[in-house]
Amino acid sequence: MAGKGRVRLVDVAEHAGVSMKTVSNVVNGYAHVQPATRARVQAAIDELGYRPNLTARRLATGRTGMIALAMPEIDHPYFGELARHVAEVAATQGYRVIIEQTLGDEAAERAVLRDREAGLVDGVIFQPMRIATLDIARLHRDLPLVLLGEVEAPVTTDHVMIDNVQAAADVTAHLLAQGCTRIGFLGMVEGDITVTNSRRLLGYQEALVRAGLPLDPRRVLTVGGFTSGDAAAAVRAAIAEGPAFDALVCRDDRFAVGALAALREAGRTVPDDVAIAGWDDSALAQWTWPALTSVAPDKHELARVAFDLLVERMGGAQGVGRHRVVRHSVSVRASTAR
Amino acid sequence: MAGKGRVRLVDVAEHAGVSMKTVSNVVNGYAHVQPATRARVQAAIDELGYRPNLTARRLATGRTGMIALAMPEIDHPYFGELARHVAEVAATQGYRVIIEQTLGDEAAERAVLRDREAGLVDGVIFQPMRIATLDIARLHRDLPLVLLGEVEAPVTTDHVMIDNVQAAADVTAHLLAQGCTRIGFLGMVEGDITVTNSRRLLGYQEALVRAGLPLDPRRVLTVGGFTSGDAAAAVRAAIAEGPAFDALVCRDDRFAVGALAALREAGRTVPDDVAIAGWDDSALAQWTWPALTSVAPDKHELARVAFDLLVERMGGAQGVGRHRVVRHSVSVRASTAR
DNA sequence: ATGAAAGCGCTAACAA
DNA sequence: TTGTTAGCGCTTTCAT
Repeated sequence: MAGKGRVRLVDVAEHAGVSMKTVSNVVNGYAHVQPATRARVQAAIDELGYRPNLTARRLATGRTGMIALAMPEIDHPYFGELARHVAEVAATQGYRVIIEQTLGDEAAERAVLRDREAGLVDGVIFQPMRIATLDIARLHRDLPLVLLGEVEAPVTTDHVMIDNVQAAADVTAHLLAQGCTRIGFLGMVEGDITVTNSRRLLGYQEALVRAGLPLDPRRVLTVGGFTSGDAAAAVRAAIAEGPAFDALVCRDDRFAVGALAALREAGRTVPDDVAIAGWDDSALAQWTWPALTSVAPDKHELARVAFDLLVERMGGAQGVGRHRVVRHSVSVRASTAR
Repeated sequence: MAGKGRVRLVDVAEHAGVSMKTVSNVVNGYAHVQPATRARVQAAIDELGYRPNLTARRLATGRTGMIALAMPEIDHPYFGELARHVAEVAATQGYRVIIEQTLGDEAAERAVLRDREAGLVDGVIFQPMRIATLDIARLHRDLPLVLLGEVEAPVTTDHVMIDNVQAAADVTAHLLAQGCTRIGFLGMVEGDITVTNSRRLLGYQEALVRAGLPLDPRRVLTVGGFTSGDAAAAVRAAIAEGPAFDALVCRDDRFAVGALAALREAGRTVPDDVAIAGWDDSALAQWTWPALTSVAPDKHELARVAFDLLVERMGGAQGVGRHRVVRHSVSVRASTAR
């Protein structure tokens, strides 16, 4: 029962008959240590089972070697995959990732930017949902920060996104190419203050206009929440009372999955009666029935670029905010194949 | 450009004209402080924008207020949901959770138990996949640890699980009640050394025997990996060459989803030709077509019990390992409704 | 109720 | 190449 962290650097030093500095040199792989000394120290380390106390090291160096990844939900397919990529990218440079779940709670989002990260992490990658960008500028002080997702970022803050307008236009154009003419948008979310939705809606509208098609506002469905069930309810309501549509551009794959279920219930066939396109290209997209066409952000690239920007900030870079756009594609599957 | 953590306790003390101790008392909500003093200190804190340095606090107190949750994959639906529950439960007691992804890598799993956690977290909740239980006993030293999942835990280590034998028997019995008689098991995974699979297989077999049905080893499918695609391939192969089956008990929902796709491809109807039951009752289960019957571990309870055990260990409890079994149920949906 | 000072375990100048 | 020592910012006895 040695007790966690019981063996200290000084214990090893005594045991090996050298100074703390020498032990520290060995532990940190400093080159200029006599082989004999190194061996003796290493033996003492092994014998005593020494592990450096990371907290103490942090206090001394001012570095934690950790970054925080803050996002709305850890169990959302997209965010889960993104987290995996960020963790992998960060690991290549020796960083660990703390995942912080905000659950779309504004207080939690503020906390991300304030005291909670004080000295805990060296930087933060943050996908906000509720917090306004001006608040971000005001709150984030000097904590290195990179924003994810399409926010109206203040100029002092880096951020990484895909071109949501273009991507929405791309997927809508794909639907048009399949012969769809009454394309709906699912959907605007009540209470969602991010510009993500409006950007996607804009791209969808641009593609329609470009094709010479009318914009029917009744084909833009409003959804009461962020779950598949909320989306299904919206589609059910639209079927009951709304105008006919022969395709739906969905805000994300979870909405698309809800749409598939609602259409099936109503006896509509996908893609023949209604083509369905999702967004995120999450792992589940290829296993729905029919398999889901989906906008595919390059998640790995998103993670890599965000981390690289953050590393620069953590290294002290002080310039204005950089805005990086990462490429996307449309993964075409059966749900839109006519 | 105040610099992160630039304002220190001593700065606040000076500004307010009191000692560090008094500021510390205010920051930590110590009761015996004169209201006037408290107000003055609080004003200084607000004015200077002071945030306590958590690393320094940790070094002084020896507590980090964080626990690690180590599991194979963060983007697996089950683990994502579990992580969410653990984070929620931990937050109620002021703990934060670091999520550690092992990707089923043995070295990563060893690291979880060793130096990586030195001083980083107060305890670890760990779902191992590759590491043998004896190694766990040898490596974990004095780090408070709770194991998740059905491992042959050494007596010194706490662990929490559901009764996999019983759950497999339950879902198999449900299938029998639906009139299925040629029930298969999908599947044994090559290279999986955990006992999870064998426990589930055992429950499946027990239920068949209890019903007086023969055990046909050819109905136990072997899968080459952990993805839906691997499962789909196994089902395809079984359809091509294996014996007929009218139901499949699947190792998890991802396997079940792969089975649905493979059966559809082959022109088999679910549930009429083949009933499908998954495992984990993840969010996607209700959105597949047909909706998936699935074994439902009580994930919240799993998280709660694991965290409670861990809290006791972090408080210094030294007894032998406790083994806790959490309740499960079977969420019945269309994929088994005949 | 508040202050003074000794650590917590490590790193990093600065010396030797 | 190795040793000495002064911090890192906080908590926490022990005084007052």
